[in-house]
Amino acid sequence: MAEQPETDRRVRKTKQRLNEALNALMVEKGYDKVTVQDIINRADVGRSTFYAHYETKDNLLMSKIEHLKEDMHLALGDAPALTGPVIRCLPLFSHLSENHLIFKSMIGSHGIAKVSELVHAGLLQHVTEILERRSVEGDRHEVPVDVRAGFLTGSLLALAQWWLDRDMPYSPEQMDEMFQALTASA
Amino acid sequence: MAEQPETDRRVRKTKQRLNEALNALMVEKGYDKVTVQDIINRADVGRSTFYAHYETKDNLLMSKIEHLKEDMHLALGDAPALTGPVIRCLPLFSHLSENHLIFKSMIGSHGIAKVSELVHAGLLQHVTEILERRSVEGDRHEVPVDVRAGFLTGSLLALAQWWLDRDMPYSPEQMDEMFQALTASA
DNA sequence: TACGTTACTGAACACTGTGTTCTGTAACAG
DNA sequence: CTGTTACAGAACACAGTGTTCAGTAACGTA
Repeated sequence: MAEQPETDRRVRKTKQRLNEALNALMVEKGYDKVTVQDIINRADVGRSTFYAHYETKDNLLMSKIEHLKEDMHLALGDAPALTGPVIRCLPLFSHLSENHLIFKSMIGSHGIAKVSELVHAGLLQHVTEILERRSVEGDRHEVPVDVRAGFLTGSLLALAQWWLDRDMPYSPEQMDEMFQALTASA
Repeated sequence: MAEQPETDRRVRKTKQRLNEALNALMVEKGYDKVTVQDIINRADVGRSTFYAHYETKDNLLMSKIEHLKEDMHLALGDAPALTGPVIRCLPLFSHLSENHLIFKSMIGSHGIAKVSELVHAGLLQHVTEILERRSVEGDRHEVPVDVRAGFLTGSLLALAQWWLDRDMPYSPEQMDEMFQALTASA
């Protein structure tokens, strides 16, 4: 949201146009099939201008979703809960629902690999923290913390993708409830 | 395993060399970074010869793992069990362990997308069958079958990838046990 | 408003990789 | 032995990437 001032108006305009162009093209034909040429045509921006701002197409995508991690931290809450569900995933499902066109355009693409790595890593760290804290508080479990963390993180994201692939046949609230029920023994 | 006769000896040799070359290159530099040029150089095969047999690089990969689904069905057992664990995942973890070099070379690549779609779809169908059969047999569960199937399939594959990414820190037997424990409420 | 600075355009260029086509040659099955 | 088929190798058109550079326009500041 809050970009740095970016003194020059021209720079702001150019970056905005490139972002909007990528956005539209992603939804139209999927991230993978969008070329740099497409982007600069759509944005009506010179080739050299693109490369003056971004090294690659992936780079542009990254800058677009840079603040995703911050959003996520805010959504998950910075103070890991000691009781109740390990992950409050309602915010995740809601966010996916709101931006589902963009996220669907990344599915199966090379781009999502980087994005979901980012999300995955952040989520994994969060879950691990909670589980470790609970573990020292006396919460015994037959399965080691690292496996549980990997499992919870992975299955949440897998379920999220399942949900998106099928065009969200349940509400975010339902998905949240069901995820909690399914992972009750984890 | 059992290819069709393939009358001409030259054809067999060429295909075999291409397969071996892809195999070696995948392990060396990862599927994504392997080019058709690399493959034909390594295989010492003419460019036109490659395209006489395969349309693309992905095509060659697909033909290589065509029999994966059959293997999987055999491993999972054709008769879905009515009691006990929904998925016997020991065969999966064992198979991954045996071929981990190949599988690791596909991680994060575009190639794996197709491969894991294949595996995912097959596994999902298998799990759905079992759950549906158990459901009519009176096995009540608060979460709908489609969500449970998506969850189980997705989390198994997610856990498998977690395990491969970390160079298999537990034995296949341990992974199997832990997966059963974690999904006890699903 | 005038100034020096900075960003943008547009075209040219080298480069990598893909996929096709063709001719002559060698290996093949029967 | 003979007709058929696969192969090598080179040439080609094509698409996309990323760089460079000279000329031009917009910018922030004083």
